Amino acid sequence: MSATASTSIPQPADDSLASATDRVSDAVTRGIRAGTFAPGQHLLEPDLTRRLGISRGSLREALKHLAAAGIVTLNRFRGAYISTLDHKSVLDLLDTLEPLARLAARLAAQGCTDDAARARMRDAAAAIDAASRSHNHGRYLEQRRHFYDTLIDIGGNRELERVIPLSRTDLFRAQVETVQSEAQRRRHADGYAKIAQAVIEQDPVAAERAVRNHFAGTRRTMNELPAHAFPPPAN
Amino acid sequence: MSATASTSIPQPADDSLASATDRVSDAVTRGIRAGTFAPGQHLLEPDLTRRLGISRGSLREALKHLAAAGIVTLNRFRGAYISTLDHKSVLDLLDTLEPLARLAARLAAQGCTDDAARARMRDAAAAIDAASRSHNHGRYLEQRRHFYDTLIDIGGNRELERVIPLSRTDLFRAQVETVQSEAQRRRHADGYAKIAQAVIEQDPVAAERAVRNHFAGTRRTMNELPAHAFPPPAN
DNA sequence: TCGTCAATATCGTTTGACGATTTCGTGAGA
DNA sequence: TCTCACGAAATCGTCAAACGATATTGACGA
Repeated sequence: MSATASTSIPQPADDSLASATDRVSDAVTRGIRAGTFAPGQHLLEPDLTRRLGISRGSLREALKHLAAAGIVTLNRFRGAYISTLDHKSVLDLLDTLEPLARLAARLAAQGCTDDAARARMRDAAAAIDAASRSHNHGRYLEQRRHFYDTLIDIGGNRELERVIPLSRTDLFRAQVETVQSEAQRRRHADGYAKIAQAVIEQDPVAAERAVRNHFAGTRRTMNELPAHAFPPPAN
Repeated sequence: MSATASTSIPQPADDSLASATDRVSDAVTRGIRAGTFAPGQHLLEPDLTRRLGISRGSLREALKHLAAAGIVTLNRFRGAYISTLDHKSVLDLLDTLEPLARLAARLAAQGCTDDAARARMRDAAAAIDAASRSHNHGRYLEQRRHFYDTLIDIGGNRELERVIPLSRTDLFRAQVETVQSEAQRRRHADGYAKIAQAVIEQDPVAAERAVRNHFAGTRRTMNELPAHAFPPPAN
């Protein structure tokens, strides 16, 4: 599995506005959601520098950043790989993400006091539902990320934004998205709708309960998945 | 406030075992706990490269890593600064850290099933108590970090280890450590003792309750602190 | 067939350089 | 004397080239 196998790297809308390293990080995380970067894929420095049009130093800064976030794994003298999550790592990740998502939902429900916030929440929920029905994996993962971003932004806790491992969850989603059943996909999308509803109704308790139910569903899906969705060794 | 003002940078025990960038990250985080790097301090690239004996490229990689963790703040064309936390950031940080600490304590209590784990927990609690009584800020913060590391390690959730913002909390601790009263210091140290006791007794519910009480005490301390402990602008 | 060894590929790090931007001191003018 | 414009210095963001260290690969011989 080599980086030369993938075809095109999605380009962000704002070209060259951010720094070079930010552009790389953005390209990789978007590529993971879009499927152009698959978990386990080997990232070759000379290849990426050519395709992204940046120097090796900037690329290495970006890889260091991504490694800190758990998106890529750096093996000394063996290169960078898109991280893969085994079964236990996913369960650990869900255990870690759930309380943070509950906090995000509770804060959003408490802070959803104006029409603008309610409209944003409603739009995010509608977009994730539409993306789910479109059967476009990349679009769904992009809207899922947007949903969480909206939730966190309305809640107003900037530390949460820094800590919550959304990019790492994108990795997990990218791994399981292709092997999920349609019923599992619907259940997952509905979970976000219920969270949004509770937030819009400014009911923190219901919002937390919706998150708990959502994660229970995700864990159920995990147990229903075939074993080959998770690599035994790695990392 | 310039980096040239501080005197010596603490050296890790394992010299040059890790990569150059890891050595920098380690030196900065230890320096924050030890007090040689103060929040708000300006980090000058030429100065640090000389004192740490590494190249500018490696230093920049490390700064990027630290910026991702929220330890330093990078201002384009204006340099790197040790991050400062204003009052709201600290409250946000506590809200984010608390559910993760509760998870860590609960998992540790569930996983503290052998004598070795109990001994480690007991040692960590004893060390943090001894450090508290020694009135050595740096030693206390180092043992506090060790306590959390032990808790997380016994729990066995590696995602938690990646996500929990301990280094950023070190920043907060370094800011308030000098303005705390003795009673507040004792209350804080006792909190860890209670958590350790619940973990050793393998009582997950009590462990979570101990964490909740511990954070309640920290928030109380926050409200009792003078306003000048937190910079109004910054970041 | 299997183990050893050299060639290749790739990474980790350093050094030097150039342009861009901020900061700060200096001097002219009111 | 004070204010403001201007230029030099400082610093950062990025790139390019190079060297040593290590892992991987494939050929070669037992």
